Amino acid sequence: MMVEMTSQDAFAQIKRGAEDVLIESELKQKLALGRPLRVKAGFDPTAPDLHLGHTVLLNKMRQLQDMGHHAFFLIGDFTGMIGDPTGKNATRPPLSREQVLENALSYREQVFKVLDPEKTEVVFNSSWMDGFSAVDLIKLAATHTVAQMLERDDFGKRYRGGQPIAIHEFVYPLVQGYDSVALKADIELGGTDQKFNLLMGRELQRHYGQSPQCVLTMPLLEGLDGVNKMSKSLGNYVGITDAPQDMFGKLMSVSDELMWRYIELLSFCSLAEIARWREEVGQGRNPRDIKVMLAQEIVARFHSRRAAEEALAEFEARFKQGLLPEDMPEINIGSTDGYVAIANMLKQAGLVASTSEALRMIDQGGVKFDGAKVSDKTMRVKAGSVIVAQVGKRKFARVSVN
RNA sequence: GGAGGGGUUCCCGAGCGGUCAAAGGGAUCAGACUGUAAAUCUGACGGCUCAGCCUUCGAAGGUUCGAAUCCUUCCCCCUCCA
Repeated sequence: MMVEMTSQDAFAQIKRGAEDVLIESELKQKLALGRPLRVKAGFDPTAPDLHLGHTVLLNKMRQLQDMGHHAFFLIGDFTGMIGDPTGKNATRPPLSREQVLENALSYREQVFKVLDPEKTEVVFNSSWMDGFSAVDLIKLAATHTVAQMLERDDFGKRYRGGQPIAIHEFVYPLVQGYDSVALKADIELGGTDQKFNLLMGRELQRHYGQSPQCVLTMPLLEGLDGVNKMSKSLGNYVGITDAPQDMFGKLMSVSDELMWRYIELLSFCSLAEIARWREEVGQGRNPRDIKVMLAQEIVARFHSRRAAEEALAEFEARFKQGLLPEDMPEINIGSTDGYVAIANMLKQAGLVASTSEALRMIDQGGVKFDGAKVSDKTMRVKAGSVIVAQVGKRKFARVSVN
């Protein structure tokens, strides 16, 4: 009875935030086995700079580890050389061996901020795929038909749209699926966009006489804009190596609405707690307070408790009380005939992108010297002065004119 | 191989030969307000030695007093047919 209760519990926790759990009944059975399950998640070795979006999946993995399960952090170095076409409407140039290995290294450095190293096995699929013979590959390929491949949304679209699909692209899902066979995976985690590939693992395991893995898909986290998925190229991300201040600030800039989504997918607090907060906010509690908690939790996770407190203190000082930041860049700039024009100084100090922008900022009342607003665009700064220059609320520099 | 439609400032997207540094939206930034770098409102949004000047509208030429708008060649995308 006791065992039954805990595995029920475990199931509810596992389901949290997940988009899909396939197949629920099988997962329950696996959980009831009472042994550590083999949890697999594959990572494409192209993007070594992890952001919070990636951690949604890692969090789930960590959760499973905390329940006593064993994680396989699979770096798809072999598949990386194929180039996963998922989500792309074109073939992708394959990575070189060197690039793949280099990226894999930086992965290792980052993921253990979330994962438990004791219960994580980092594996490379080249370690079994390199030994695959042509015959093996043909046998693998023979397990599926072209029609089955075309079921995958992006393949289907490209096929119907007359876009080329290279033969080797069909190999990608097959190999990814075979990885599950090689690892004897019980559960595989992936983004929603990976569903087809994850299900392929089930098919192949069955084909190779194993009990098929369960599939857990996690949603793609929206970026700071709340619209697009979080991605580095869109610049709407919070990197896990971001400085505490930035991390905190970025999280505070999330809209009150999006905040709940972040809490669900990024915070480790309990579902009951979240429900209580929602209620409190509904009754008039300032959502800011909740957001602060989230921001602190995240900063503490990737830096330290202390860093989180400092980030909060600094944030409040800066934005609530309008104080100057603790430390700011020190910049030395040169002058001509003993003076620098103000716009030029701001540009050289890196506070604005161009002198035109500097003049605009002055027009708009966004420039302060030592805390006092500057409105004279023709102002010149004498050599030898040291000024704390501020543009907007977030850009500061201590500028010395030589 | 044939027919047609395009390439405009970060993105999308308008743009009568002059009044276009180029509508509108998005993103971004600033200001106000606030509960925060939320929301909302206002404004800015090529560069510079900044009331003036310089460089932009796929590339290079040409016509014109004057071109993002017309002509020529080239490069690149897309759609339909074979």
